Amino acid sequence: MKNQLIVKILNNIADILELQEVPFKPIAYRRAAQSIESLSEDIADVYERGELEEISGVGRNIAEKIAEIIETGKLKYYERLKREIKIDVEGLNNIPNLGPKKIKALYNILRVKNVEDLEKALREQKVRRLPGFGEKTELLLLQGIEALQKRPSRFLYLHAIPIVEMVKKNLARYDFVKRVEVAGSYRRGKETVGDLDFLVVSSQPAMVMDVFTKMKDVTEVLAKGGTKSSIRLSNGMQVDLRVVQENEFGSALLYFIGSKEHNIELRKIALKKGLTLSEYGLFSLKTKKKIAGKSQEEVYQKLGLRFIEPELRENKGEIYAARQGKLPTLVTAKDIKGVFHNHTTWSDGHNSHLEMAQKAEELGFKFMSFNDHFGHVGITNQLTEKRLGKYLQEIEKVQKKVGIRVFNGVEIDILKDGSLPLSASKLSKLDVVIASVHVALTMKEKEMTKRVCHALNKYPINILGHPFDRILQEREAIALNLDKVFETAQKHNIFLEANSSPKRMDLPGESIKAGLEAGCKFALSTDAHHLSHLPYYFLGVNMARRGWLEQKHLLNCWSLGKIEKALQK
DNA sequence: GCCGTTTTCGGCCCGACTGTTTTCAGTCG
Repeated sequence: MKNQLIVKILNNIADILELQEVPFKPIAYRRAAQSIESLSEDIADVYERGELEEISGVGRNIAEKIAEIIETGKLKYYERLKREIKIDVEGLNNIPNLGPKKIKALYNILRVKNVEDLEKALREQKVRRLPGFGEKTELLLLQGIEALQKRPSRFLYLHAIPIVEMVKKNLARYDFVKRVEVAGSYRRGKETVGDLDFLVVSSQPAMVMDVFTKMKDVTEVLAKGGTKSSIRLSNGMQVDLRVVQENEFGSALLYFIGSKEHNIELRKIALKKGLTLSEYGLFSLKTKKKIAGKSQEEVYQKLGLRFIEPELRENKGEIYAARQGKLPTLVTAKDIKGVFHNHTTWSDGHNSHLEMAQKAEELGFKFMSFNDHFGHVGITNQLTEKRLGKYLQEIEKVQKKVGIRVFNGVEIDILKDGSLPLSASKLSKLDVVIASVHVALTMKEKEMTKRVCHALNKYPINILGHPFDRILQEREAIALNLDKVFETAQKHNIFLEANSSPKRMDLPGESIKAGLEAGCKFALSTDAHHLSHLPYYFLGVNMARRGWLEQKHLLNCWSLGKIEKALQK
C-alpha cells in the first residue's frame, strides 16, 4: 500500500514549489495528495486499471509521477527538487508561524536547513537580525519548536466535549453574549478534533475578547484582536473564537464550520454567479450589495444549492448533490432504535446483562444485542463452547425482566487462517454474530484481506466488527483491501459495523461512504464494556452522518420485525 | 498542474491578526 508514501511525496513537492515561488502548482499537488489520502483502496489497484487520471486533482503529469512511484518506489523529479532545495521543508513547515517566505530567508542568510539548525540560530539570537524578523518572532519560533515536541496533535471527540461545554458556559453567562455556537471539525462530527472554533454574536466584541482570553484554564493567548482571538488551554487544545454581528451570523457560521475545501468550492460558485462570499455575507461583485448572510440556508439558496448538513461539508460530492437536489436525508440520533455489540461480565465487561439492558431501556432503546467475546486469545474469561449454553440462558432470563427486545450473540474472533472458533451450524442458532479481527494484526494486505473475506464467505456472520481494528492515537488500521471486503460483505448481506467506541470510531465516515457506494448496509454498535458507555452511540451517529447514511442503510433504524428478518442466516 | 454538469484556455477564495514596518508582508484558518 503506497498511498501514504505518495501523499507524503506530493505534499513535500508542494512545499518545495511553494518555497520556489512557483505559482499555482503547489495547490495542484496538494489537491491531488488530499484526494489520494481519502482513497478507500490501494492506489496501485487504480493504477493497474489505468484509472489514475480519474482521481480528482490528478491529471496527466501527476498521474505519470504516481506511476513512477508505484513502479520504482521513488520519483526522480522529487529527488531532483530535494537536491536543488537542500532544505527539510516538511519539518520546518510544521513549526507554527513559519511559512515558505521565512524559511527561504532563513536559508538564504543563515543557511538554516532543518529544525535543528533553526533552533541553534534562534538560541544564538541570530534570527532577530534578519529583515522582517525581530525579537518577538524569534521567541515565537522557539516556543513553537518546544510546543511541537510536547503537544498531542489531535484530540478524541469525546475529550473535546467537556471543553466545548466549558467554553459555552463561560461565555453564555454574560448578557452581552447573544449567541454562542461551536463550529469547525467538531461541528462536522469528525472522529478526532484538532482545535475548537467558536462563533459568538455580540455587539461588544472587545468585552467578549476579554472574557474569552481570561477564562480559567487558559495557559497562553496566541492572538487577540478586535473580533478574533486564539487561546491555548492547559491540555494543549487550541481554541479560536470570532465575534460577528447578528445579520452576518449565517455566512460566518458557514465559514467557520468549514471544511476549508467546501468553502473554497462555495466561493468559486459565487464568483461564477458574479458574487463574492466571505464570512460577512454573500455580495454582488458589481454593486457590492449584500444578497445573503443572516442564515446559512439563505446563502446556500442564493448559490442555487439545497442546505448541506455540516457532516457532509468535505467537498466530496455534496455540492453537486445539493445542486441536483439529491442530498441524503441523514439519520439522526432519535432514529436509532437500539444498539448492537455490548459486553458484560460474561467476558471483559463490567456490568451484568440485566444492568446493561436496564440502562438501554432507560435510554429509550427498543432493543440491544449482547456480544461477549468468544475465543479471544488475548483476554481471560472469554466465552467457550462449554459456557455458551448458560450464557444464552442468562440472556433469556433478562429478556423476561425488561421491556426491550434483547438479542443474544457473540463477538467471535476471525482467526489467522480466516476460520472462526465455532462451527457455522452453531453460530447460525445465535441472533447476532459479530466477527472481528483481534490478533495477528500485522499481516500484509493481501493475506489479511483473504483472511477476512474467507470468514465472510464461509460463516453465517451478521456484522463485520470494527473493520479497521484501529485504536485512535495508538494503533493504525490493519491492512485491508476495503473494496474486496465491501464486495464480499454485500454479497452475503453482512452489515458493516459503525463502532461508536470513542477510541475506535470504526468505520470512519469516509469509509462508510465508500461502503455505501459499494452497496453495503451498516449496523451501529456501542461496543460498550460498561453501562456508562451506552450513551456514546451518538458518536456512531456522527460517523453514519459523515458517511451519508439514511435510515434505510442503517439496521438500527428499522422495525424490530425487519431487523429480525435481516439477521436470519 | 488541473479543470470544465455554461469553459479545452484562462483562470485558480477571502479576510483577521501579528510583527516589523511607517503602509504592508507573512501566516493562518
